[in-house]
Amino acid sequence: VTKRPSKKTAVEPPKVDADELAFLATYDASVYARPSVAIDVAVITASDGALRTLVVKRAEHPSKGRWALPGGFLAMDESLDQAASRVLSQKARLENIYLEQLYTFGAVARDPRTRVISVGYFALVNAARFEQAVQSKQNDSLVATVFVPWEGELGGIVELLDQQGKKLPTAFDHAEMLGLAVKRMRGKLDYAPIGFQLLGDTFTLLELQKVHETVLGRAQNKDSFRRRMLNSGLLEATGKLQDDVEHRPAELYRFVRRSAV
Amino acid sequence: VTKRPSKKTAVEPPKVDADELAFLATYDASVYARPSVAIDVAVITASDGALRTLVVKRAEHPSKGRWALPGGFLAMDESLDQAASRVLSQKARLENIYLEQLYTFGAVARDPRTRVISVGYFALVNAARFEQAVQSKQNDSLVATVFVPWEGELGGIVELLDQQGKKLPTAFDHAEMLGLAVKRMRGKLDYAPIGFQLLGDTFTLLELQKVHETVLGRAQNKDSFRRRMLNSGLLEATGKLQDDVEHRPAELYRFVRRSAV
DNA sequence: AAAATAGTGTCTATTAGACATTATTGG
DNA sequence: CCAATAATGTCTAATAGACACTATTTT
Repeated sequence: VTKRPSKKTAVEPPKVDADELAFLATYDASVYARPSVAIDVAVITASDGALRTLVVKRAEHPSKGRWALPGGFLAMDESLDQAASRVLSQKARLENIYLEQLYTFGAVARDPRTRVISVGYFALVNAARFEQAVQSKQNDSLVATVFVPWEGELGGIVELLDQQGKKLPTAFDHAEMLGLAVKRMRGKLDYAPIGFQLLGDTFTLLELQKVHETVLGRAQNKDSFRRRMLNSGLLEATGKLQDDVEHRPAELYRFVRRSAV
Repeated sequence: VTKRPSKKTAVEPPKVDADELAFLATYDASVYARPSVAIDVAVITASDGALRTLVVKRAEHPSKGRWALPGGFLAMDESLDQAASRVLSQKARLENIYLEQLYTFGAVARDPRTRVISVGYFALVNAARFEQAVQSKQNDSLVATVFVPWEGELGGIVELLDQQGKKLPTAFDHAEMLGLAVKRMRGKLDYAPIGFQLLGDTFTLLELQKVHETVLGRAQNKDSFRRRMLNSGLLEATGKLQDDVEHRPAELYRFVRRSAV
């Protein structure tokens, strides 16, 4: 490998000064004009073989009438994580559920009113708690089905469907945000304990498999799925069995935090 | 994390109104008090078996005298990605290199002057271009070796060392930011074509292996590494050989974008 | 008994790691 | 020839997928 850096170029311009000036110019500008910082949270659950999320109908422009993720503006006395928790609590009536920062969206014209940077989060909750929280939802919000039109971790936008399977128009870049959340979930599912976040305290191996299949968007081999999960060290048998099924009841398992990787 | 807005009484208040009020309060606050949005870029290269990065000595408080990642404030007319490119260009004299958004840091007191949200990026560049860019660096900046005190994808902060191996004090949360960059790189290395970003246009399989070992922090099996890389479809043999080595020259390969996953 | 799912055992294909062997260059 | 690394071939261990079979519950 030949690497011969041509050390002595002819004339070096005074780079330090140029840099300083550029920096100061930018710094001053930022002092007088700061963007708004918003937080948007994709609350995701899995039920009946589909991912679902809570969306709110926008009452005002921009994106008036379109469906947006629950969100809000960052207050000066709260961290980003705290703001996401607050949004989750205020807009979705959910507390203490899995919450992870996703990506920060900052296209110049993503909100035509003013410059808005949005820090996207996603939250995972099991179907029962999601249903319960959504019971008291306002009539401007809706549970939408997340349709993922791409396979694997290809990525891209998703579509939101109402209960009749009709496509819902999405606000801002929130279809992209949700797509990124799905992509992230698919990527982490095999090595991080996030599938459990979509289930209750105890669950059967088949229920866990269904959740994985819903997130991944494809069927899983039953035998090797069982083996992988049981060998992962993340599951603990409770010794209890299902009691409300009309066939042989399966054993219930519990998620246990593993000590180390 | 429990933040009940305790608006009115213990009896369930009208939820819509409470929500609206809370939202409007937050919105109004944000109109009058907005955080500054900064961009910090970890420029990373691999050479001599170690990861290296460019850091700048802070001339002013806060973190005066400590070493910070190149950064700047977001301007109103540029996207986050554009701002990161600009910082890369202005502070590191690098253009058109791999750049990826990492994470957004928003602890309330991370900058004692004022509320600052920082969107962290990392950039990857091969050793030759890094060296060349760093030739013209200002005397308040430095190439530091990144020491990763944890294994695998455990994560955590890293340490920055000068050429004598002495630990450098780091500014703000930048040691955490760099740690996250390393963790991200380790996680993506096996399935995303990012190792190539640390190499020149052509490279031998051994050079590629060294880069992977440097990023991962552990040795790779030579045989299976070759097989994996050659089967990945990401490499194309150039037919050319090394010409400045004192042993059998290895074939040079080139990175090719794969059509689909 | 029939239906339905739970759970186990085994075979095979694939892949990674280990190791040996041959090939090719410069000194 | 020797030293050094490139490149290939083969054996083994681990793992995922496929399939068959047995087990247990309700109707």
